[in-house]
Amino acid sequence: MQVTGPRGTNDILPGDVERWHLVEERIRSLCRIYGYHEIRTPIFEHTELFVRGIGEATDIVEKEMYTFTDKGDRSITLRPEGTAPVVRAYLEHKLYAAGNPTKLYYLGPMFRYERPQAGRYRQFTQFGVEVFGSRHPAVDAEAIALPVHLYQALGIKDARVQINTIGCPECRPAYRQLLKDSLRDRVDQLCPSCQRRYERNPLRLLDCKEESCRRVTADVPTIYDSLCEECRDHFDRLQVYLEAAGIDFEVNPRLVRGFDYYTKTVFEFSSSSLGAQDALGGGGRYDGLVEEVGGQPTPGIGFAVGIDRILLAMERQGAAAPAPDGVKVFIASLGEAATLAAVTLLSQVRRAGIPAEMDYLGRSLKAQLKAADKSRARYAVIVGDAELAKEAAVVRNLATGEQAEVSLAEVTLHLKEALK
RNA sequence: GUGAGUGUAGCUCAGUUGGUUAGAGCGCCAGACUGUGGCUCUGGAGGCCGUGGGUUCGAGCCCCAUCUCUCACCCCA
Repeated sequence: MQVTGPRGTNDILPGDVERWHLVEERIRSLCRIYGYHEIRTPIFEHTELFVRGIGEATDIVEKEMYTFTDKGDRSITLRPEGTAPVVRAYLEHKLYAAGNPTKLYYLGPMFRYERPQAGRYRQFTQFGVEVFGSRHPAVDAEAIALPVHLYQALGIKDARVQINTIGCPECRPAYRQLLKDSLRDRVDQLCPSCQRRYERNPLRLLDCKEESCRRVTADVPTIYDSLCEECRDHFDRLQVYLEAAGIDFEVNPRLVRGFDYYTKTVFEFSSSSLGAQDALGGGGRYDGLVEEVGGQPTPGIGFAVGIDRILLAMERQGAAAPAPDGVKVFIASLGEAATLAAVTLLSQVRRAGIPAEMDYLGRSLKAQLKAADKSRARYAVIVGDAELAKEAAVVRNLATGEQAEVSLAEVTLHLKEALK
């Protein structure tokens, strides 16, 4: 059998790639507006980075990483997310030396070994930002506003914004205990995975989608009464700032995210047009991560959005695909002498900055014009023996059918004028 | 990793209760004045019917396995 691409990967073909360009351009433009600088980190890292950064007990580290041993006997992992590598680079290159806050963004492929389904692939593309060095809640508001702005700019109308706080090492342990205590005599009513969560990560019980679990946990206390003063204040101010920035949001006390490194603010963006995997993006604050990866204690916050899912949401909401770039001029020639002249003309026209094409298949004039039409060229330049004898070429307007004879020396200038 | 569905020309799909050389539309190529496109007409190329086994006189149709894709679970972007 023919070799196919590995499972869960996609080829982005001409005709689709224009959508990607559109999204990428919007992203870069917004990052400029919001004052973020791009950082490009390697696609693979030492496995240890992710184990320490994301957390040993997370699904990603436990079962979703593309990990292999290289020829130097190092354990290497294809990056499953962007935050840990950016933190690593931030420390390695001492970017903090330039002064706080440091605002970075990245855009590129991530890898997770999962069963593919709608909007979920083994290689997928994320855009994310990270801000280091500020614990101010206005930064949290910015990290929520930027993706919202992006969705709006791309015409995704149903992007939903949910926020929550999961406290900090000061106050979270007490809440964890409170949560466990309140469920102690009902553990057996939870689904099997929630029974595991009860021991390992009780906060995750809150966002289980099982109807039965939802019922069991319906009357459980929220974290809000357990927050320390700092976390309480942070969350309150975040909401004030979001309102000030004109961002619509919902507070969801059950929103908990999958990475161990989050503290205080967590948030998620979703779209109902996506299907079961409805997350467009998400993020949160990670005030302990930098230290975990080996740096000085440094607050941080960031988000990641899935480009594949943005594209999916755009398509499902009927966004038109941008037209592929076409050529402007097609040069048709008949015979070897004319082909020689065509090569010269083509070179001149292109150097004048006009996208141009010629026939490389030795086709009949008729077929060449047909090809010109298909390439959506606006003008055809026709060179044959008759024209050559007069040192000229026929320039034909393909929309109107009008054509004129122009001397070879003036074809480029003529086209430049005509295309204005 | 678990479950369900799916797989016939480049694309979208037909293919009757298993029966001879597997079809259509679109696309592609060519011709309809041996130098003029878009429309129309005519013709042509292009499928070991996902792959490997099996049942049968005979399999695109039935059975098994395997892979792909799709959808869902888990989890997430």
